[in-house]
Amino acid sequence: MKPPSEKTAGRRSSRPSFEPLQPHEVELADFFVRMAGILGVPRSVAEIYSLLYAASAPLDFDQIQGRLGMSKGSVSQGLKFLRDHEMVLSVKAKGDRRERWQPTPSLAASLVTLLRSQVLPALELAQPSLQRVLEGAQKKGASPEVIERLGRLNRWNARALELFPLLLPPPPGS
Amino acid sequence: MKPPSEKTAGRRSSRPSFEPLQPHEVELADFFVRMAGILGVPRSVAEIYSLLYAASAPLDFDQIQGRLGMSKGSVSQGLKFLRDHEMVLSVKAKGDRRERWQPTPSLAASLVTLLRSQVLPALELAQPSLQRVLEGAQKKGASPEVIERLGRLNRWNARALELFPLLLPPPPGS
DNA sequence: GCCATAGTTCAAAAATTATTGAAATGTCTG
DNA sequence: CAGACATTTCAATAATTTTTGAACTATGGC
Repeated sequence: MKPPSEKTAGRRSSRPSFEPLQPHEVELADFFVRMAGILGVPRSVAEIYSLLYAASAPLDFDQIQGRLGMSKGSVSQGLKFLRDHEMVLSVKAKGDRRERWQPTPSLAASLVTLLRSQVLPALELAQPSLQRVLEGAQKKGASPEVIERLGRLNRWNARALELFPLLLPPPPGS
Repeated sequence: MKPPSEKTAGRRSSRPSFEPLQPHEVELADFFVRMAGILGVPRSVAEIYSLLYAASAPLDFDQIQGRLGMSKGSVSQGLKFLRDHEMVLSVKAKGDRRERWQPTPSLAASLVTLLRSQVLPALELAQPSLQRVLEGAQKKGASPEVIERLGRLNRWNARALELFPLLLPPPPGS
């Protein structure tokens, strides 16, 4: 598999080197990085996803690391993030030790998973808290306007919490 | 400039001190800070909005600074952000020099403005870029699968760009 | 079991983003 | 229009987030 003499062409510190990114791959990465930014997803994660998205075949760990020129740690954490959000999946050819990664078929579904994981916990956490805030304000004798605002906020949150799962249903495997 | 003796009960460096936050105000701030975090809005901005949201009457600059214990710079920038996104508006009592701030009536509308400002520019920027990426991939003879993926991404972006203004129409004053 | 390979962990370093505050810039008011 | 007051600006600092890499763990093949 590997040339016995020179390992994987590995330079000094374990960072395999591969063909640098093509211009169109760079431009796609820019796109994904910007979009990811809006959702607070780190650059390295977006770059990995982008690379897989534009790849004609699944890529393994070393190929990802090599072509993006990033550290093992980042690749590992990035793939973990993408796995956790069901944005990539691995195929393993039989008799092959390493995993090879490709994007999940539906980007739409991936985004849903991502949004769910960010928004749902926040909504759930908020519910009892907002309740208490409203009570606190009432007890303190806040103005009717404030009471009205806080009540509206409560109802909104409740409705969002109830609607969200309908709009973005959880994937079967969770 | 600085109080030789003592002005608004100001401590050392020009920071007026006011009544500290009530428990329910703190809890509401936590909520807004968390939600803002999802959209990448800084804590200080969320705190200001939260304070105004729970306030029975509009607050002026010094009250905001004092009750939140933050710097003048942060209050100024925070209010600018909120103003720019039409999340607060100022009322000025006649014969009064300072502005007094309150949240815009509709939180929903505020969120729309915020989302627009984040997402629309990204979508617009992406359009020509994605076009080029697709062409680049075609020229490079990428696999049919990749071409299909990139084509889908293009159509998505175009559709989003076209739908977004319908879903979240720009406010009259812009 | 043992070695080699594949991937993970996590503390430290680097990069990014937010906040501060002192100086600058208005702008009302007398 | 002068001077006080309200707000903005922005370079410096602080806080936070991301990335790195070396040590560690896990797994498969012999």
